[in-house]
Amino acid sequence: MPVDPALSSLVIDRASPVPLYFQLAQHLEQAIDSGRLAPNTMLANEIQLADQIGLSRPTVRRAMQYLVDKGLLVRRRGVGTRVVQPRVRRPLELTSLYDDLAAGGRSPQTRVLSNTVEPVRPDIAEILSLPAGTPVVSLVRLRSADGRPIARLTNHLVGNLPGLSTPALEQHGLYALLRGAGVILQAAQQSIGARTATAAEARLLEEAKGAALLTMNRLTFDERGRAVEYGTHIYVAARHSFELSLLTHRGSSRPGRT
Amino acid sequence: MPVDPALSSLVIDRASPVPLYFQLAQHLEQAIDSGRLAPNTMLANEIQLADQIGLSRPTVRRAMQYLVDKGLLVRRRGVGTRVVQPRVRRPLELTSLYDDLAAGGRSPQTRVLSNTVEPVRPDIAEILSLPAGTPVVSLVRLRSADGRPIARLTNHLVGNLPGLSTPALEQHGLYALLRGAGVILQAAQQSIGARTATAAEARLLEEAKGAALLTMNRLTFDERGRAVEYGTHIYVAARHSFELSLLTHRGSSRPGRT
DNA sequence: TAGTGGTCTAGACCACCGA
DNA sequence: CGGTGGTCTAGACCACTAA
Repeated sequence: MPVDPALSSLVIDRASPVPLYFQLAQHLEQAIDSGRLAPNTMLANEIQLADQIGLSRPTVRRAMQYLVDKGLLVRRRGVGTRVVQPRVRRPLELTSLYDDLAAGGRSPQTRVLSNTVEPVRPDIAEILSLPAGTPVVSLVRLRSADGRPIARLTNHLVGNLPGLSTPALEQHGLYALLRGAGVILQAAQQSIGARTATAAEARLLEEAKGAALLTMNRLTFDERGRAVEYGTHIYVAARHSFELSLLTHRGSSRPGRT
Repeated sequence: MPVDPALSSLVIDRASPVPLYFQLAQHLEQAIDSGRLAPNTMLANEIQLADQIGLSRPTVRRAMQYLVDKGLLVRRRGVGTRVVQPRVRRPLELTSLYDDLAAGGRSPQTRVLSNTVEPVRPDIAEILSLPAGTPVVSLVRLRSADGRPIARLTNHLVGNLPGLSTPALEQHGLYALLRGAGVILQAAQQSIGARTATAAEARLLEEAKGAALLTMNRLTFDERGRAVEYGTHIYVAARHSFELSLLTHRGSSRPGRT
């Protein structure tokens, strides 16, 4: 029974506000990312692990379940827990294009083309479940990376949101600003499609007329289930795609098909 | 503190192989779906609930956490648990075009254009982590709905899979056949992009040359984390889009500011 | 058969929220 | 302040897997 070397440096800080299971999970995740825990490695069983670390079994289980949900571990009853084959890590739940680009080291830039407060358009009012005529913030931004346009982002935002100044929007992603304003994003519905570029869109995005565009519409909800934001975005298909990692839901839901 | 009427009919069967927390979760989910638990309803607190039902608090918590993950409940410390606003229910983890179309009443049809077993192509071998020359099943299917082509589906499958006869493939979705063959799909990685149609693709899909296509590549894994299938698909953008429901990952509720 | 993860219990203390 | 959910513990029994 090898003592996992990846755990040798683990110290749980019981005084920290960070939950113990989360400290363990982060430590394991880092060990996997760094390669100290190689793919296909078998972990020690829960009892031993709990004993080594000085945590109870339920706490260790919670950390492992978190990593299973995240797709880093695979567990089989009667067998054990193994590190999963490494794949491109793309959690991608509620992401922002800005953050994705920044994380990829691609130095994103934003130009605000329009930033107004106006009575909501009827079609948007219906989508956001707002009374007709409610004022909303309407934004149009051009997102570039490495000096080339990638996307035109159009957003409609509910409520009186401070901090959405044009300079701020050119420095940060919209979702980061919303979080800074105390808005908690909880869920979203997206629709991804495609079409060809009009002449005006092609000009803006420095593409040829008729070039392929990815379209993405996203309706975002806060923690109380209220619609917060609706966006209709177009992306230059030659320079952007959407990456998704999907897990079969734990519990009942059937594995998928195609 | 009203006793939730939705729980009046709840009987937990301790002899059942179905976990107790899951029995409770399903009961609550059904109550929410049927409207007996209306949106915004406040549930009794965990202790009372556990007491009423005759379960321990951790078990009740597990059922509730399951429904929170599923987006049906929202919990706030110091406040309580509420039923979330109803949204379009679209779990959509590992979805199947065939099932989506069938569920929409659109009578999907499949024509198998090619169904062969051959040594794997080098590029596919790398993606599937297979030794060079391993035989794989290669499929090309044309999926139509309402008499019009929607997508060309190209798949490469690992292993000796019985039941993938051309007639079977024209009657059922691929994932349904895999499940029938005992394959357990556990996770997938997808990439969604767009491009314009070549002349041959346009002819096959009954579109104009240069029409917008959605592209989707999907790598699917079984419950042991082994790559099982790789698909490269193209969809007529005018007739298909991808719908996604996203939830903020539970783990992101970690302490500390963003 | 021995060992694994899956489930369940009955406590406990704490951080946060609203009145 | 009282009440809520968030976390944690130390046991227990069971179902499944592999040898």
